[in-house]
Amino acid sequence: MLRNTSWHRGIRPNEDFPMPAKNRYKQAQWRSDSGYSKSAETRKAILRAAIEAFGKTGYGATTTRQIAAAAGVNQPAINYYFGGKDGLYKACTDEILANFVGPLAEVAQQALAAAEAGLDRKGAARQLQELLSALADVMIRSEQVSEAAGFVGREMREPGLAYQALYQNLWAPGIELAARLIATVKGRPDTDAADRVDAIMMISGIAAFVPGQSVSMRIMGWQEAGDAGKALVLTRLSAQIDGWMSSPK
Amino acid sequence: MLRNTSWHRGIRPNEDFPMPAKNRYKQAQWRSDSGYSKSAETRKAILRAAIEAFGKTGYGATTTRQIAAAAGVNQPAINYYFGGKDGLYKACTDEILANFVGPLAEVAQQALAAAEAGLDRKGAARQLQELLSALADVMIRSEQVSEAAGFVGREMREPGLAYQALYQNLWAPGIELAARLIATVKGRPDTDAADRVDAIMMISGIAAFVPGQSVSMRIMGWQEAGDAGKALVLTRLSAQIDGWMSSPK
DNA sequence: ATAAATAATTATCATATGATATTTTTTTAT
DNA sequence: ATAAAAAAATATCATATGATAATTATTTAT
Repeated sequence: MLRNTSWHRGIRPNEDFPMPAKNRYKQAQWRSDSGYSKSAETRKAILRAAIEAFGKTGYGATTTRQIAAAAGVNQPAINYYFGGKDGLYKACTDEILANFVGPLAEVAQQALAAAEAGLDRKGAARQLQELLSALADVMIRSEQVSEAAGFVGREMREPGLAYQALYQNLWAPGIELAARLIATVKGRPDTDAADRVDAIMMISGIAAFVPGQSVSMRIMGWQEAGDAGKALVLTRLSAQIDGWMSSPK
Repeated sequence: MLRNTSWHRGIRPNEDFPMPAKNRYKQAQWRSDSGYSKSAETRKAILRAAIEAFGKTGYGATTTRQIAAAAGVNQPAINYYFGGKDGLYKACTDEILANFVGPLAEVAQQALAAAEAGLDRKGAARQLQELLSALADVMIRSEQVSEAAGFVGREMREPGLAYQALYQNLWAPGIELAARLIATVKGRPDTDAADRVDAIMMISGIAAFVPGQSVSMRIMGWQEAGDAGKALVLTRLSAQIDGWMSSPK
């Protein structure tokens, strides 16, 4: 399918700035109170709506009309801003990597640096708890990011257009780091299969409590995960870490 | 939308009997070597293909044509046998409840009976390991059932037509039973929120290793979960159980 | 203030999808 | 062997979907 590239002009307005909510995601029409050119807001509104929708129902079952309606724009806007459904999905990936990795990168870097400098078991346990806490914070508490977590989790379960990028930049490094810390906590120099299984199970365990996962909420009798949920989940993980600490090996 | 109910005639041929594979799911055309009337085989073939497809891509993103092709039948066969896409989805639920609950029901009943008869901590630990082992067996090892696990997991994450039935008959009782055993292992008479969180995390942990979840396979460097994978996952869970045993409380 | 550029909207298209009607083939009953 | 019933296949329909073209509104630059 050939394309006259000319209409691709509007594809990348400038990004990154606050975006108040209105039509769920978009302000009233043609009002740019903020002084910014309108397009950037619209772009963000579409992105947020898309991340939520794709995360909930997946690429195939989500229609561009649904996203447009949720974002408060018309359906062709998606083509105008992102070149199509595919382009929008990839743009969601970039957005998530920017906003998701951000809060985690700091603590991950710190843990990694500490690990390379040589950690004792106790120190590794503390770093691991830091990491899991940051993860739970981002996945369970922050509403906006927990929607992103839904997107990421889905893509990891059923690989699609975003799989490669998310796996390489988020999932694999995250598991690797956790596994490495776990190995150190257990008193071994480098990671084995058991550590990786532990890492996967811990992170999957947190993922089971992102607010979108309504089953867990229902089982627990919670309306939303919130602080209490996060604390409880982390306590369980801490207990597991303590268990590794106390065993000799 | 009105329906002339007459064409519903063929909706429920007799069920339950072995089904050899061919066109992935269906035998060569018009051959009923087995002596059974052909329709039951076709029905099963469609069901198996549907469970796999729905489990992988979900209700909305799975087309009846895809299912028909995988089953080796033509597209209208789905309407003929199940009255439509909805009916097929519900039929998948019934099929799963029959074939999934089956292998688990026995060990679950046993655990439940033991729990009510009064278990000591050690006994509860053994029962819990039994239960988790059976679960891992069914979810990780058995190919056919692990496809069903994909279906169930998806439905729990994004409730649809099958949610109610699967939640009530599978998920909730499973978590409740596990939580109860966990409480006993910890030395308490009845379950609290922490036990339920532990139960959810354990079962989610197993679910992370069903063969469909290719990320985990990739991280572990496995081609398929198989026996080794199941054993490793169970070892990790056992370690956790041992941790609870050794703590006083 | 006006023209050019950008953003948003409406109208429409080709294709895919679930469903249905119709026809053909196979099986079963007599 | 033949007729009736059941199963399978083909053809087709109405609707939904992603995409595009054409039009209108708004903003920006002069």
